[in-house]
Amino acid sequence: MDKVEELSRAFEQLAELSEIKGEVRFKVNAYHRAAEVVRTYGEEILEKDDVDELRRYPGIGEGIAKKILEFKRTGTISKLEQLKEEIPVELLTLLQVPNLGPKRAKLVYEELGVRTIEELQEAAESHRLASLRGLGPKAEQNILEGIRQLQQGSGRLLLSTASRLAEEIVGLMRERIPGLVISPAGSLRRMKETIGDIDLLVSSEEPGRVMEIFCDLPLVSKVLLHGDKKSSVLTDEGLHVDMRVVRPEQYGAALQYFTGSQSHNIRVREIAKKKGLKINEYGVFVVEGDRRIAGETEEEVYRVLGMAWPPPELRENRGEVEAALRGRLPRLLEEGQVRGDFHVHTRASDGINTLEELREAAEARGYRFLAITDHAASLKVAGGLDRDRILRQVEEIRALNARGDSPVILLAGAEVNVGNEGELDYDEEVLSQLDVVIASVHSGFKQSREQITRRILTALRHPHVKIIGHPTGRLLGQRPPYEVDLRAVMKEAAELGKALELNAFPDRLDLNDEALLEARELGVMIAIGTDAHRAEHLSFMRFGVATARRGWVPPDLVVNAREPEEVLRWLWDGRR
DNA sequence: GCCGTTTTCGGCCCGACTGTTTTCAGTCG
Repeated sequence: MDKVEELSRAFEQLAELSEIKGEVRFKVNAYHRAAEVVRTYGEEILEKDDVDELRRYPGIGEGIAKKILEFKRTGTISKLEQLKEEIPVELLTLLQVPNLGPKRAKLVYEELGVRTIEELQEAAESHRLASLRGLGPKAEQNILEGIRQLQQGSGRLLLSTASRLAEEIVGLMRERIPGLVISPAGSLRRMKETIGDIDLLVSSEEPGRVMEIFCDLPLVSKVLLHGDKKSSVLTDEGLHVDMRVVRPEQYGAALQYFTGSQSHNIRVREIAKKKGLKINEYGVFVVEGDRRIAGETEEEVYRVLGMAWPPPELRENRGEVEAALRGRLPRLLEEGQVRGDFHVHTRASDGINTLEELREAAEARGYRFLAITDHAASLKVAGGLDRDRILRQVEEIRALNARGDSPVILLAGAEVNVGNEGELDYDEEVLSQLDVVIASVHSGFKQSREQITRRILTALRHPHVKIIGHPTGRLLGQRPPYEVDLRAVMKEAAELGKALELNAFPDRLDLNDEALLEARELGVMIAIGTDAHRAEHLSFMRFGVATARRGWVPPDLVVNAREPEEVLRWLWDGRR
């Protein structure tokens, strides 16, 4: 775990332990906020050396600034260590159980000595929970249900999976209620890389009927809540889906509220409050007299607060609130600006389509270029191309382009492996014929931070390499990122005018949004590649674009938004 | 613990749903 992650987790633990201890809510919130600020501005914050500089960040005051400096100095925070002595840290795992929060965690620990989820389950099964003050048989059952959900709950869904499921439910609802106004909200609308539960918002005059239909859908296996305004179900695959229904004139306010993020909403409501307004999911109201002044559209809700409309992908309380207030929201990449894809495999290595099939698919998407980047020879598992085969492929590509019958220019390329010393697996003669060389780490994931960073820097400095592929190597839910000093890689890339990949394959999304925020700050160019292994995968571009937007990346840093001539100039610059 | 063209003290987002309540606490998002 890197330092940023560690510090952010430390504040998270500080918040949770304080909450169990019974500290005032506001202090707990302040720690949560600090954890979030650290996650957002991590590296930058860790470079700061004095309290006053740190206090410029929103939500960091004297107390938290001193704790950050203490962490830098000693690797820990004494206040946290102290709390850990008072409250067993295992109790934090209890908070993961749905329907059991800090109050009940404290109660079961103090009254029954319960510290672990196993002990909690035993206590519930032997009906010792129901005897506690404020708990009864239902609460006991709900906690057991929570434990069950936690154990079988596959955790978070990939964005792509959640999108597909949401579309399926929307389809089923519209079959039953033609013309139904229904939209994804929550983290799905914000396009987070993983989704905890699917949130859907409906506009209707007949909430009762909508909820009946929703709770009766064939894929629903258990109804967790069933109200007129809010219902919550588990699907047969154990996925959690929430639905809210509001009246049409409330739709904008509800969409704003239900899209979140929670901390974005808190900030927005604070602003409303200072203006003598109140925001809830039904509208914006003047507190005096309870007069409603907005709510039909989201734009209207933000406008009456003096804010520009922040795109959902930005709503994470990472500075977008301030930017929207000043009317200085960043220009963001849009899918329509994308002229091509930098990372595609054919059947020559481990993909399934031919050059022509892929070119057709690119044409259908309105692209102007498509980089063909099969694996190089040393990646045997992926059927990597040896010297002869890659040279033949280059010829084929040149011949296809020469036919001049497509608006899409194919770029001859390869995804080459970065060896243990940063060496590449094609020789100069091959590399010098390729338009695009992506260098990726596919081995030695367990090496030290120093070694991996050195390998990547060496590859990055190679004259023929213009892009570092999936720079952290993580696979969501399967493999953590390897240890690499990303900031050093970013600085070097910015210096050399080279790009880091934003790999848009749904399991990767690498660089992620947080790294992209940093890359943008440093002015690093970004090349989005879908890592497509079949033609349909080209549509993963939407997840890449969404992730770039979440990282505030402006279109002029994204190489995909350039015309092919300009892309080629960049690719060949400094190589001959 | 943070924060301030209303305040350096006294505020701090807002509501739905559930269960155990005799008027509301806990959890969730």
